[in-house]
Amino acid sequence: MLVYYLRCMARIKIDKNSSRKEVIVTKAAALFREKGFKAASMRDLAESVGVEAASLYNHIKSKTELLHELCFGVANRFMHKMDEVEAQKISAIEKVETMIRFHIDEMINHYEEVYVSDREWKHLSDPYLSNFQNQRRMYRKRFAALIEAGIRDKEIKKIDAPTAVLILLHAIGGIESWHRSTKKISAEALTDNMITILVGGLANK
Amino acid sequence: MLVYYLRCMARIKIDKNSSRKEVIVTKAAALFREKGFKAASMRDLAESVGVEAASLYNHIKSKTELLHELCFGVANRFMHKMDEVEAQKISAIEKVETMIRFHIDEMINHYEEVYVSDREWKHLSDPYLSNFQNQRRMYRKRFAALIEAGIRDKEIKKIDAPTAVLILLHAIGGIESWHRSTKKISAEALTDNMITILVGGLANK
DNA sequence: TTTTTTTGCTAACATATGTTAGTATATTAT
DNA sequence: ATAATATACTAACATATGTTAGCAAAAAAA
Repeated sequence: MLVYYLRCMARIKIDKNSSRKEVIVTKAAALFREKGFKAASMRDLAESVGVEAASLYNHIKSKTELLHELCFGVANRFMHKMDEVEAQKISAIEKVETMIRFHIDEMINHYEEVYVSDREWKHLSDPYLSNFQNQRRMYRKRFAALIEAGIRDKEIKKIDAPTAVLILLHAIGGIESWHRSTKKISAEALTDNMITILVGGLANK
Repeated sequence: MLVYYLRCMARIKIDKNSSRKEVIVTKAAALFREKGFKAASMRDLAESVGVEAASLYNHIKSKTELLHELCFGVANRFMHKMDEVEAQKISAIEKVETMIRFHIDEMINHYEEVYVSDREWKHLSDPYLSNFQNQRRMYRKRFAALIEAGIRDKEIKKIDAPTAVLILLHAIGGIESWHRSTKKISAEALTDNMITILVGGLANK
């Protein structure tokens, strides 16, 4: 039997365990990271997925929905880790270090999503926007509480905890550049360096 | 004499020492910071300036030119400070601390411009884009050299200098949130806290 | 095979946006 | 006062963009 394929439709390739929607969300993360949410067009995204722009709407509701998925996916992971760490029976400074390591790990292994969630959440629209901002505020409060506990226990220097949280979170967000760097040190070396610098600065001598 | 103003044209208000173009650039900084370069429209900017969109083009060449002005204005200030500090006869760690203090000061007093230069430079177009990226790379190299000198002199812990630079710069960039915070600590307290955390973590004991 | 569902395509719409042309009105210089 | 310059306005254009409608084709279910 001889079959001539005169024309053939593109198709979003999927492997088991990931729906077509998930493929789109992942590609969107990379694109939003590269160009920014506003500058990345649905036509760009479609090209990166290998399909026409209109076809995307068989799988997603809107461009903004993509941002929702990314932002809240990341936010939830951090929230759950915080739940877990708070419940652990370890010292305050160990909790802080655990969270820092988690942040670094997330930044290394889920770089695009974390980066987008961090820098592009502004473009969410209400009620998602307020929701996200609240979650973010909550998270920082809980992180600051860990540090304050450490200060009470004299494991951590007497510093302004909210300021420390900002420094920590943004310092880690900076791995962005490491990720694109050509002669990059290993992930372990990077993590150790960061812990040395950040916790070394926090620890009381 | 009785004068009826049936209609009157808006006019960009200027005070001595600042041209109309400078007023526009300043307003653009605030707007780009708030909404991002791509999301901020020329009509938004016009409204914020108090004039119609087309009128802006009597003073500026294009939207991108506004970004040029902001990005290179900031970049030049940092470069000049680096020149100055490198030439000073003080210890390496003192140079690092001086630069950190300068960064914090810039972030506090020229918040909008610095923030925009930091986050929106992606939207520059060549040849400005490459130019800016080169300047940025250069700056980081010089900053890392300060830290490496400190390591050689045993004033600073043995850490990966480029990583340390990333951490420092991004940690300071995080004051963004402090700036919008309601119950903010004073600028001096903030600076001291940051130095304590950052340099305390760098200093060898 | 036949039917149903999923997925993709083309075409188009509505809107937003950067920018220019041409003109009117202030301001400054003569 | 008159001329010249600077500045603003209205109108419009060209393009980019998110999204929908309607139909074709592929895959899955019957």
